[in-house]
Amino acid sequence: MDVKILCLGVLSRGECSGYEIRKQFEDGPFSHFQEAGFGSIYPALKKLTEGGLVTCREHSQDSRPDKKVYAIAAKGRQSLFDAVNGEPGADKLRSDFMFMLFFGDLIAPADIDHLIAKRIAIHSATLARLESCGAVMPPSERFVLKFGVAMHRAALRYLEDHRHELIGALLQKDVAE
Amino acid sequence: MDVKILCLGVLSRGECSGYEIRKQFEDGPFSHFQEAGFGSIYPALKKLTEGGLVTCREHSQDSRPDKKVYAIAAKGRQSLFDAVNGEPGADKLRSDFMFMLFFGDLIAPADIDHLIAKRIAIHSATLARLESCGAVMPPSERFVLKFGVAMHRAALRYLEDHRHELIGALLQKDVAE
DNA sequence: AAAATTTATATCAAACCGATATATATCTTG
DNA sequence: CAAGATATATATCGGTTTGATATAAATTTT
Repeated sequence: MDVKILCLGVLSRGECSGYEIRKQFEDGPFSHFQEAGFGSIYPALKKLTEGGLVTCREHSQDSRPDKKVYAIAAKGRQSLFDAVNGEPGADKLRSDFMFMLFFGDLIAPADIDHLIAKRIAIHSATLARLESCGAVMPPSERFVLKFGVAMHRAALRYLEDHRHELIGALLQKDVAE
Repeated sequence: MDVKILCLGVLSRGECSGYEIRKQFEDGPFSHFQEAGFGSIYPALKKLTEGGLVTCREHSQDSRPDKKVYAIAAKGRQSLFDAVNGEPGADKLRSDFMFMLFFGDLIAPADIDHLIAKRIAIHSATLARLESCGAVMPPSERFVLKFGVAMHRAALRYLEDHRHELIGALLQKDVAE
């Protein structure tokens, strides 16, 4: 599931520019389970255009770089279909937060507490954003959205429930030394 | 938090070879929140050795490639300390599974059901593995481990609770058309 | 009026991923 | 017991991705 397929997915829901595609990975409906930046989106769109999977119209705007609007083509629809009907690769998670906490013995307890507080704020904000999507949507999309909500809620609950337990244990250890 | 830092983290807990480092990302205590393969570990160890952050002893084994055992050096310990006391980057998640489900309209309901069933099996297996770590460990490590357990349990529960709801909605839609 | 943010595309070095190559030991199964 | 599969062990390489940087103007905020 490379960035080319991700772009086809976005474009299957309506034509847009590279900039707008990136926004959908930052804020939009894909933001909680996929990532993609300019550095991978623009090359992907170039290759998709060359391969005839998408078409590109240039809206020449006066006094601004031309806006290139991409639309999915039949060949692109087929590629997307094949991809979503294939075998999914394993989820890939890389969490700096968990890595840092794992080595919590190297961090001052007050800093750990601060780290967790910030992480709680991040999950709360994401949760608020996901829950504010009141729009009517197909069952599949709603399922994925609510999956995201459930995961962020679980993270939030765990952090809130175990935060003081961890800090307490770390402080006690410091006293013992 | 690049692969060099990840390797330092593993080596801070005891010296080992590149192969053994990779195993720790596959099965071991890092597997549920970080990834790294040979293609990034070996170059990282090379750079770490060149920079004096780790040292390397070659155990020449007869009739097998020499086993290179790496150990963290003082300079490496300092780098790890700096990294875990810095600002954490945002979690990076890429989920083929959720991407495919998002486009569930392109998949036969029976296949979606199968997809979810397999995903439930994966979460169950991961959960069993994480929960079987009965060893005594520092509070920080236990916190991270239990965080992983909580997340996989939440995923499992969501999938089990909403699976039939989704399939039902998709089948009803097919009938309507 | 100045500063910051948003719209918009593009490139580039460095890092990373996945596949492949090589070689032997050990474990499993017919 | 022999064949096949899996585990041990390192390494490379092409292609992809990341993160930073460059450019430029309109719009919004201070």
